[in-house]
Amino acid sequence: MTATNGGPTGTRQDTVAAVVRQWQSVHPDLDTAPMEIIGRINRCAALLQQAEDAPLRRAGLSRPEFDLLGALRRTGHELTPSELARETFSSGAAVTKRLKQLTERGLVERRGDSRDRRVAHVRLTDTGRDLVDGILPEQLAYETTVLSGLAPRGQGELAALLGELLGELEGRLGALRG
Amino acid sequence: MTATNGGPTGTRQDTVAAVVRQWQSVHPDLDTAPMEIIGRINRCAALLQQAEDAPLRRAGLSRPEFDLLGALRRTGHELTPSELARETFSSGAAVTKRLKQLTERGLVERRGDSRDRRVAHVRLTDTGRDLVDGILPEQLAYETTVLSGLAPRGQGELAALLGELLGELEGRLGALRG
DNA sequence: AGCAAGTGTTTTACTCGTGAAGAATATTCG
DNA sequence: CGAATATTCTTCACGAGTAAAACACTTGCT
Repeated sequence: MTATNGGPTGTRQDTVAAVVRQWQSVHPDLDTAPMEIIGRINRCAALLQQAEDAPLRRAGLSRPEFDLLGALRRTGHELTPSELARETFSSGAAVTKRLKQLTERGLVERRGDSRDRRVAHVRLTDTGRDLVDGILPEQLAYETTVLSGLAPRGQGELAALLGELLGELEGRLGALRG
Repeated sequence: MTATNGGPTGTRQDTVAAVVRQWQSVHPDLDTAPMEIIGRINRCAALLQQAEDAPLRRAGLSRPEFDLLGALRRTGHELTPSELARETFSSGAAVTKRLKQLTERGLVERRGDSRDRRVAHVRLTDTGRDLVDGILPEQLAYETTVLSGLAPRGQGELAALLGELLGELEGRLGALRG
């Protein structure tokens, strides 16, 4: 087929490029540039999630569970369920369910607020903290391996560009609901 | 420190940067660089999905449904359910469910293979094709708007870097199952 | 031919997330 | 004060995805 890869620096073909090519041959008039970013971000996210979750699963945690524990670990103090929801970008209901599981497994503890009896305060148990601290280095090492196909220079540029895009998206997205 | 941004165009802060900063103050010894890429890709994917789906939802389609219809449109010919699964990166079971819905809505049709009665061939109806062709330009225009916070130059670089990463991931990920 | 193994698709049983309603408690203000 | 309103968290009903079993058919082997 069109496989002109195998170049010296080995620019492999990615599936999104093929999809975009197909669209262009069907609708040559359309500007398909956004697909090359958005399609790739989605596809990378899906693949990374699969890859990335491997070390987590060995510890019996899903990524959302790890994110919740991580939020408690990195802030260093107790958080209420609603703060956890904001911090992990998930719904309150999801946090409630995760907390139930994590509490049963002895990784987090809750206590009620003394002044306002609606709110709960959640903190890591010692076991929970040790689990996070044990997993995180493995996780980061694994992620480093996964990204190692990209030269360090490229990694820096990619992180910067994604940061710029994300900053814009987070700043603007509430406004754009069309 | 590294945080000497404040670039000429006014680099906004993104939430991932804040998270990484928290981790570094708790574990100064860890190399948190991978988070700046992987965390941002995940977060961008989540935000883009929310934003991006708006025009689709107006047409009563979810993104996976649109991807399925799009696969049929862009390849230009009938596909079997398993080809659709490969093409849209989802499980066979998910494709079966989506096909059921899309068939009921009159957007796709199926016919059995004459030689091998296990296989089905799925194609767009005229309505389905018109729907895709009607939505796609809107969708792309919307995506262009969403990305417009990034300068065209940056968009090109980002697409290229993501393409490079994705190529590596797709090439290598089957092998890395740790 | 006839049966074992393989392949394409659907069904089943389950998990997980979500939005909306509900329950408990705080706050505001006439 | 106390009724209306707001807030925090939980529960419920549901939709959507998955892996594995089931099903339907084909192919290959003897």
